Amino acid sequence: MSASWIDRFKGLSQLPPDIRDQLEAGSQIVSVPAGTQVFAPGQTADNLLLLLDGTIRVQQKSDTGREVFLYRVHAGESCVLTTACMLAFEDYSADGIAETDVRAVAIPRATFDDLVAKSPVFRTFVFAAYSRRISDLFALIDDIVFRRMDVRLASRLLELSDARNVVHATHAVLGNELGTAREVVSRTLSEFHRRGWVEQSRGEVHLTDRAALEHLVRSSGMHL
Amino acid sequence: MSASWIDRFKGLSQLPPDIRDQLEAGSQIVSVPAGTQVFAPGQTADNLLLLLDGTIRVQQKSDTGREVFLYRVHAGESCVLTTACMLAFEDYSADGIAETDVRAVAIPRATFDDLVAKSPVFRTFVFAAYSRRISDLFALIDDIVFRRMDVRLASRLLELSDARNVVHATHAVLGNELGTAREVVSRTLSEFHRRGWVEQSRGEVHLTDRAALEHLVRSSGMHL
DNA sequence: AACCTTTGGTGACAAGGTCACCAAACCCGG
DNA sequence: CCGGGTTTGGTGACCTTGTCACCAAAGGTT
Repeated sequence: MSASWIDRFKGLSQLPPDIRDQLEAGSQIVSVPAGTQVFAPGQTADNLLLLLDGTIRVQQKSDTGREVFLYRVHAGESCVLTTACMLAFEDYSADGIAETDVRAVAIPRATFDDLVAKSPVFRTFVFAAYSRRISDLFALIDDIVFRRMDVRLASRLLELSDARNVVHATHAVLGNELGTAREVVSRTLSEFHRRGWVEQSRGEVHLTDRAALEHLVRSSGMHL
Repeated sequence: MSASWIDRFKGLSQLPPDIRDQLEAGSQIVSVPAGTQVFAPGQTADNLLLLLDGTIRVQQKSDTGREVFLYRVHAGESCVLTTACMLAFEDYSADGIAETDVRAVAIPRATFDDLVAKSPVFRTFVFAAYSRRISDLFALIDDIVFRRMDVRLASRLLELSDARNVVHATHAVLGNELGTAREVVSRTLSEFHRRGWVEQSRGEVHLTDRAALEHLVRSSGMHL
């Protein structure tokens, strides 16, 4: 534990010593179990979270009751979009749920505001994080509007697969991630199976031909 | 011209005198004709624009060559999302085009950065603007994923109609705004016409029954 | 008037979302 | 190990939307 958590965040490692101290003193490491709602609409965000371990899933509840997956925050990233609402005292319209057990640094509003004022490096860190998230949102919109479901599913499967090329997710979960219906996922996966690209079993998908999936993704405009 | 432009922006009117002076001195009023590309991907944003008159349309060019409409910046609002890239020195992936002749205040990066550091009021202004834009993006995603085209079209027609209940836009333009095909707009408008809600003529749509359109929008989840 | 461009209309089809319903796999208490 | 409930996945019918190919009408230009 000799190395500070600060060095886990690329943009922060250049902070001058006094700011580092203030950041460490003015923040606190928190742990939350999987499934916890980290922030929710109608609830003012009081902390900026910097993820040390685990992932947080950010989604929006639709007026119609359903949910859209927006993005996922990984270790080393931050829930920076909530800060807009921290400082503007507005409600955040999306909710965040810990997908796994999560360890994170919580920076309270006062500390955050103070650091943004004092430190150009911190400011750049914050705005860079914004920039990345917003680009992600743009890419998401692009995806939804223009890319075919099979391509998006293939892409997501590749992204979610573990070292053994297995994706642990039900069809319903995958549908939810892509903002589509479970039936569509089932049908598309059947098609992938027919082509010999995947094997299926309850609650998981085994990718038997990553190359083919990658080719499908690549063959129609690229996105990670 | 006795009143400063600053008072046209709600969040800025409370700025303390010294900051006001700095803001006025460190920025500049610019005019650009309709059709100008105000910012583009691959081009670093050097100024934050605060719109005094006119509108700017922000869209993203897809990998596949097509365009998605993202949002529109009106007088009294700012192109704040570009600032993320200003400070982070990253490229912005969307492009902005002046839809009308535009007058705007251009705040250069240095001034912007300085003001964010010095003034809590300015900081709040910036983050509030962020918050609003991001909420809009979330709402857009929600719309695209869950709402029917007829509802979205009705909603957009109401939004774009002038004092005489006329929308000046071709089907192609409307399709582009909604991220759908011209044909779909044509078909849907025919249906609206059949129901007696609109009259059509080349390049414009006359809303003859706003109430009916509003009812359609209201009847399936609301969004302005 | 002859021609071109822009705009809008249409039919056929493919992709995707919705609904209703069923079947297989799994889970758990007894 | 059995039996019932729950979760997960599969399927067909149907509707909406996106795509393609093409045409027709309106406007503008020379």
